Amino acid sequence: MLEIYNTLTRSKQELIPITPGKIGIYVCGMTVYDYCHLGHARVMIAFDVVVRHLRALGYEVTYVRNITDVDDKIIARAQQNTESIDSLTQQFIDAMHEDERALAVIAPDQEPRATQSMPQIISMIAKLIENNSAYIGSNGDVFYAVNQFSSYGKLSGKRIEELRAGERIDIDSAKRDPMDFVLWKSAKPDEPAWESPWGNGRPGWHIECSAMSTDCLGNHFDIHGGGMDLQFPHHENEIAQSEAATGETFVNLWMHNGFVRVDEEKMSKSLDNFFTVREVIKTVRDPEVIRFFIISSHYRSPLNYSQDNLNEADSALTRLYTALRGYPTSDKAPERQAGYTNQFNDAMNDDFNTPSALSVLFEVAREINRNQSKPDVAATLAGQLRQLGGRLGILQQNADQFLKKSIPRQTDTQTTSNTDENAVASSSVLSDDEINQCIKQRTDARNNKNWELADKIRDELMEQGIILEDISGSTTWRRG
RNA sequence: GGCUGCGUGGCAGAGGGGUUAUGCAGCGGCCUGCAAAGCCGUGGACGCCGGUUCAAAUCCGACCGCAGCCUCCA
Repeated sequence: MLEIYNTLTRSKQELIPITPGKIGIYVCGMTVYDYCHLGHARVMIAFDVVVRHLRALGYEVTYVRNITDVDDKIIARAQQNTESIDSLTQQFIDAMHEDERALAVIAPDQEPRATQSMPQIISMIAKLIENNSAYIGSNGDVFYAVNQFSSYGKLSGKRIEELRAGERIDIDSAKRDPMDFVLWKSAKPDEPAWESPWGNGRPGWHIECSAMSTDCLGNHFDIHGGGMDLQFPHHENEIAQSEAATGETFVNLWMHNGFVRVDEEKMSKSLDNFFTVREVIKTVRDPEVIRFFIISSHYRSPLNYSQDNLNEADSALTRLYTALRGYPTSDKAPERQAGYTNQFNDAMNDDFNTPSALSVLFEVAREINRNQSKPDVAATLAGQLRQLGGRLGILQQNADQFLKKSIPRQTDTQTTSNTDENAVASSSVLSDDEINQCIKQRTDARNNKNWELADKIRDELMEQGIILEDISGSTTWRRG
């Protein structure tokens, strides 16, 4: 039985599909005016893990993740770059897809874009105006009337009066109530605009998600997710809009992932403490290290980004790949040890407890290592380890190739924003051929019991980050 | 100020009323020419103060500390 923490009820609850056997899930995706940072990577990976597990349980999943491709920041950035909005957003959509592939994130089934969803958005706004949930303000913008929605605040635990009392809310005279939020913004000169019954303009941020999610998944669907910071006001407003427009319950389960932090602070654009996926990829031997790092903590916990923690992830992954080394990559071995799979499932069924699931992988790895003398048993276990790893999107590479990949020279990404020169400077690396030459010389020396020379060669390789291992009569190497 | 959530061993990170998390690092041993890898064994923990209980790191309350939201943000 799969239990998921529901922000709406602040408790774990069983997932009961609206349509038996099927799950519709919508995740708030990126606003594409810049490269994805680690926080975005966390959303992508967290929900990738969710979808993988739902599918492993046999659900037919429809996974929708939107792209916000028009908003104030996009417009500002395009003007600043003197390029069109389309070329700006296309560039960063492509970059996002690259990052996604690098992190082994399976693409969503649908990726609706705001600019391509105008009819749905306009029709939802029209419905809201029709039933008095929205009105046209004195400046021509269309606003949602929060006081018309009695359960406003049910997701975030906020009450309207308290919010009104807050000092931080700007008084916008066009609104009837400071809490009201914009559904349709009239276009200023030089701004992109779409025709609507309320004049040329563009949608507010919240309405696009209501329109796209219900368009793709129906008025009432199973799971809606996103980062914690979207809880209020974004998701609260989505509920208000959607339920007022359709008269139906919007979403059964709300999932929110925790932040990536830097020095115990939220990673964010405004604090300028963010690291892009592509720059962090340059600091690790393989992007899989980043993926492992992200799933090594629970999706709702804070995750502190540092090079040390990334290195730890590398060590842990190295242990798993070391256990897999020498066993075939594609192994459809039968699962002899149902116990491990059960443990793994139990962990994942408990609100996607990936750290606990990973601990099962380490148990399997130990069992493989224990059974080195029984190749059949070990190979079967290796197949199982690969299979379970696959359910988390890890351990699908050739183990030996992974272990031979070079680890970039450690740079302090905490204080210096990594430029290309910094990160790539590592690589005066020896070629495989050169390494094998050295190993051959060392083997000769060892055969002559010339330990001094043999150790000298090994030490020199070590200085280059090459670690030798003498395993059952032959010598292999890896980078560490 | 209001509302969330969190404080676990040297570090990372699960768990969660009585019984080993796991990984890295440490210590002892086995293996090895010596190493590395691996295996076996091992030390070390639940912010503080009260309460409930036969029993609390785990439940309840106060306190302290941290993060987040209340403004665009994954």
